[in-house]
Parts: sequence; C-alpha cells; structure tokens
Amino acid sequence: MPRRSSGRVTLQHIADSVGVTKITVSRALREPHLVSEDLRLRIEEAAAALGYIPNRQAGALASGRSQSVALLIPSLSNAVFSEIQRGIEEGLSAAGYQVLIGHTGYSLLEEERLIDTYLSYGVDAMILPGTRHTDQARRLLTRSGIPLVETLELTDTPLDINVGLDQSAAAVALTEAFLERGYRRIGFMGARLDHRAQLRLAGWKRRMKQAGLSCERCLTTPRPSSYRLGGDMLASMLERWADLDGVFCNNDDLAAGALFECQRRHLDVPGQLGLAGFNGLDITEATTPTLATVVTPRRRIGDLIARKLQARLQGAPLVPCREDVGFEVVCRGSL
Amino acid sequence: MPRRSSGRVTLQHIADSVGVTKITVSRALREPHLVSEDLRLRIEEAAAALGYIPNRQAGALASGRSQSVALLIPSLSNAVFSEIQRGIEEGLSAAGYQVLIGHTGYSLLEEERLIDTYLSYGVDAMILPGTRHTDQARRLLTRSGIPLVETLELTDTPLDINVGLDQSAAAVALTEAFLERGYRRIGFMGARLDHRAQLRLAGWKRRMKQAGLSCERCLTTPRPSSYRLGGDMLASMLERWADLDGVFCNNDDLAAGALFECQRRHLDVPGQLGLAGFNGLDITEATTPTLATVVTPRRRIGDLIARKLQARLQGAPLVPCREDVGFEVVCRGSL
DNA sequence: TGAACCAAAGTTACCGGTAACATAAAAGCT
DNA sequence: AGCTTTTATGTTACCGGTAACTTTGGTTCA
Repeated sequence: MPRRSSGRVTLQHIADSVGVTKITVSRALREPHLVSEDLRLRIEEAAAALGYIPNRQAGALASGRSQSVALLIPSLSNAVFSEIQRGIEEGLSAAGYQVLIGHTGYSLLEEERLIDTYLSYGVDAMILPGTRHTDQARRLLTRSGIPLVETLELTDTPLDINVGLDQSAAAVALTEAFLERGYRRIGFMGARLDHRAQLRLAGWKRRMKQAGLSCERCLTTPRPSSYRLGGDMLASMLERWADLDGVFCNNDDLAAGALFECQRRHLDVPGQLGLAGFNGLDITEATTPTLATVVTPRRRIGDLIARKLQARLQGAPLVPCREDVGFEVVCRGSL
Repeated sequence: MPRRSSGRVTLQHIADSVGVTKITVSRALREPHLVSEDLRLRIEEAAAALGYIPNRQAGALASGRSQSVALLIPSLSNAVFSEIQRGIEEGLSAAGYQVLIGHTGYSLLEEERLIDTYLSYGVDAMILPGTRHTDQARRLLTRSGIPLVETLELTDTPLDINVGLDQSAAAVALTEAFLERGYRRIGFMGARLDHRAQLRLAGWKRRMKQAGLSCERCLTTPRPSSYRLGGDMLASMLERWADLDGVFCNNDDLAAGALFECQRRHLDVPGQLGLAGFNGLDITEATTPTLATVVTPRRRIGDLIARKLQARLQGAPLVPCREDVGFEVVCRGSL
C-alpha cells in the first residue's frame, strides 16, 4: 500500500511557488495581519491557483484543536432535533467550528461508543441528548476535559453545561389541561421510552394520582414511534379500556397517528376523545382538528447551547450550570 | 496558549509501561496476529488500564486514510434520507468506517463549501444527494480522486457511482394513475424545488401534455415544504382553479397537509379531489384516507451504496456506473 | 548615535501516529 | 551443521501542519 503522496497540494508547494517558507504561508492564511500585504496577496493567489485544500488532521494534530464539535442525537428521523441543530450549527459555524453529527439509536451503550469515537477524532466539545450516561461514558467525558453540554432534560448534577426543560413538570401541566376540560379517564401512550419519555410518564402519573384518578390506562412499547404505531396503539387501548375519554400521547407522531385512527372510526375528537401530543412539531398545527401539545423552545435551546459553548471554548471556566428554557402548553382543537 | 500535553494517553505511554517501543503497541492494537500472544495481552491490559484513546488525526495523517466517509444530505429534517442513511451506516460501520453527515440546505453552493470542508477532513469517500454540482465542486471532487456516490436521481454522466431512480418516469407513472381513475383537471403542487422535484414536475407536464390536458394548474414556491404549507397551497389552488379535480403533490408532506385542508373544508377525498404524494413515507399509510404515493426503495438505496462503496474503497477501479433501483406507484385511498 | 523596539520573515522541534525497511532469534530443511 | 525462512520486535523517517523562539533589518527617539 503506497503512501498517498498523490497530487495533494500542501503548504510547502505554495511556499516553493512563492519563494518563502511554509510557516509564512501558514501565517498568511491564518493570521494575515502578520504578513506583508504584497506577500500575502501572492500567497493567496498561489494557493487559489494550485487548488490548495488545508489538511485539518495535520492542523489539529499540531495545534491540539480540531475546530469541531460533536453533536449526538438519538435518531436522525427525530424531528425534535432538527431545529435544535439548526441553532447550534448557525452559532458555531460562525465561530469556525464544524459540527459532527452522530446518532445513538436511543442506546446509552451506543452513546458510549460514539463518545469514544468522537474523542478519538479530537472534537473540542460534545453535545449530548439527555443527562443519563453509562459510567464508562461519564469517565471518558470527565477525563477528556473538553466542554460538554447535556440537553433536553434538566439535572441537579450537570457534568458541565445543562440546557433543557423540566419534562415531568411539562407533563403535569398538560395533564392539568385535560383535567380542566373535564376529562377523567385519561390514558397514556408511549413508544420507545427514553428517559425524557419516562419523565413525562411520571409527570402524568403524578398528576393523575394527585387528582385521585386511575393510572391504569397506560400502554407503552419499546418499538420506535411512528404514525402507524400511534393508530395501532389507540386501537389497542380502545379495545382494552372502552371507557377511555382522553389520551396523553408521548409525542406528536403518536398523537397524529391516534387522531387518524379516530377519523377512521368516526370517533369525534375532542368530543368523544381528547388527544394531546408533545413537542409542538409542525404537524400539530396542520391536522384537522389541530393537536394539543406542549411546545418546547427548540430553536432557543440550540441558540443557547451555541452561546454557552462558545464561551467555554474561548476559555470560560467549567462552572456546572443549568438553564431552564421552559415550555408552553398549547391547547388546540383536539382538547 | 500552551500545548495540550494534558493527561492524554498516547501509544508511547503504553509502550513505556509495558517496556516495548510504540510501534509494537501500534501493531498489537491494529494487527494483533503480528505480536506474540503474551505481549499482546499485556499491551491490551495496559491500554485499558491507562484509558488509551487513539488519536485518529495522527493515524489518518500518517496512513493517508481517515476511515471516514462524508454523507451530504439536503436537510436533516428530510425524512427521505433517514432510511438511506441507515443502510449506508450499517454497511460502512461494519467495515470500520465512520459516517460524517453534513447538510447542504438544498444549496449547491453550500454543497460546494461542504465538499471543501470534508476534503480537508480527509474523508475517504463522499456521498452526494443528486447529480448536479457547481463547476468548482466537480473540480474539487475529481481532483480529490476519492470514490464518490451520487444518489437519488440518475445521470448519463456519473462522476463515479450513481445509485438512484428515474424521478421523471416515476412522476409520469403517478400521473398515469390519476388519468386511469378518470381525473382530468389535475394540478401540481411543489415546494422548494430541488432538481429531483423539477424532474417530477417535468414528468407530470409531459404526461399531461401527452394526454392533451392542461398544465396550467401548477403552483410552486421556493419555501421549504411542510404540512402547513401543503394546506395553504391547496387553499390557493382551489381559489384559483375552482374546477380542480386532483393534485399531484411533490412530496408526502405537502400531500398530507393538503389532505388535512380537505378535511377542514369537508371536501371528499378521493371523491371530490384526488390526492397523491411522493416518496412513500410512513404518514401515507396512516392518514384517513391513506395517501397515494410513489414508494422509493430507500433502504435498498442505502444498502446498495454501502456495498458499491466498499468495493471501491477496497481498491476496485473507477468505472462510472449507474444503478436504477426503480420505484413503485402505490394507489391508496386518496386516489 | 546607539539602545530599544517592532515588523516580517525564518529555524527548529514537535504533535501522535504509521510505512518501510532492518535486525535478531527461533524454526525448518537438506 | 549450515543455510534459508519465518516470526517478533526495533529503527528511522515522514505525514502536513503549528508553537515558540530566533534572526534580520528598519524605525523611533532620547
């Protein structure tokens, strides 16, 4: 296997073509003010003419900074993250960082594997979904010494920066909305229960118990959530608990699926059955009727993460912090 | 700014602790069969005990191979890609490759920028959405000499590997389905027309003209597609062309949004208006009625890309090739 | 006029690995 | 036994950049 000495243009090539040393070229490209106007122009010209592409691996190796940040998300198909990501990316790319995306498939073990991988890529910071990690993951993260962000949920013991919302309180508030409207035999439907989902389930249970109501009408599954699944689960629930008068769906996809199933059965929503989802995705405003949900300020989460992280990357000290971005219960047509 | 000589464990540390040179450690970890059993075990033990994390930048720099592949997608929120990606990732991660995801935001210029970035990361291959690129992008790609994949659409002049389907023919076939069912005043609705969408529009037009029907009932917008937008656009179209009897929606999101709008207006689908989407996402099987669509074999595309790419990465020569994965028109309840 | 300073380049060493070749000891073969 | 092979390890150089320090020559200013 021969070395790839291929056609790749290096700093040295530019240096030779201009008649200087490579460090001068490096400076001209990174810190132009340190190089004389005339020379700088000749170097830039030569770089363009030769088609120079910097080698970030070499740069990162030499400088100890990779100018990249890892963003771990549970699943690419989880729409909740696309807006968060947009905020992060806009903020960080302006500061010259590249965002590397990995997805954990909702598995803490896979998260651990990814942490290892991205550390070996030398990322300068890492953004994680959630606040629960394997012991080994915690060890790796702590040892690495890089800035960290845990997001979506809140914790009392953040590793570093924590930006999220109280999932459980949000679930309580949404359950409250059911109660205010007179629903009593309210069920809960959840798929692929990650920690956030479990917190929401706990919130629903808490509020139901507090109201002296039964929590038995609860159906969960480890399968990934989808529209179809929402419909199937609703069917099961109606069969099992014929007196059901409302369903708290763990997320908007399930809620939409449940709504479609109601339409199929000519079951009036919200008259015969109240429905609500969680997250506030686009679809909740589009269906007929529109879907009640808890809107999470995802874009703001992304922006906030970018801001906080930049400060840390620029040397702000590690002071574990916790930012509650809040939530908003939106009661649309389905309640 | 001090060098990050921090606590990071290197091959040398392991070597010192075991009493060998670092190349032996390197070998023990990468090519275990070349190192004696006893020594190998001691090295592995030391590596684990010290918490060694390899530095891929250094490895890539020295070997000229980064064991990573860039996957460019138009948008993270585009569900069409999540399955394609799953196939790619499963195939390539088994072969030890890391998939780096970037998103172009449907912009060829942004794609060009990303190509530059990922080349500077030294990726060993690149997977691109579509077959159209800026001149500069083509130049960069060709010069890089790495294996390339262009996907989703087909071209007669692939850069390297081309895996996709004939978008225009698929649109013709779907239009055909409208015609067979007696629809005549069929409109077309499209948002954020990337090249694939334009090809579909062209297919619709072709078939309509061939049938001697009008193509005037066509509404497009550069805005990103969403459920809401589908509803809004349908409203505009109904206002403008009161006699509309069917709408070919450029994708499933728009189709679902249009369906929701019909429900709001108590407009019977498919009785008063026929609807169809494109891609075959989960939602098309969930709505009431279910949505007609063209199902694209996304998972197969992903698998095929992984297979073809692996061959190239293992040294198969560059022989431009074109793989047509086909499509399937599925007429569900909305037609 | 000469010490102090600054701007603009250059020298050297090093980041943490891997390739390619070299060596030493053990094993196989006639 | 002596020669070739094989196996297990080491030596050296290099990948393509950057940090830190040094050199050179011109300015500033008392």
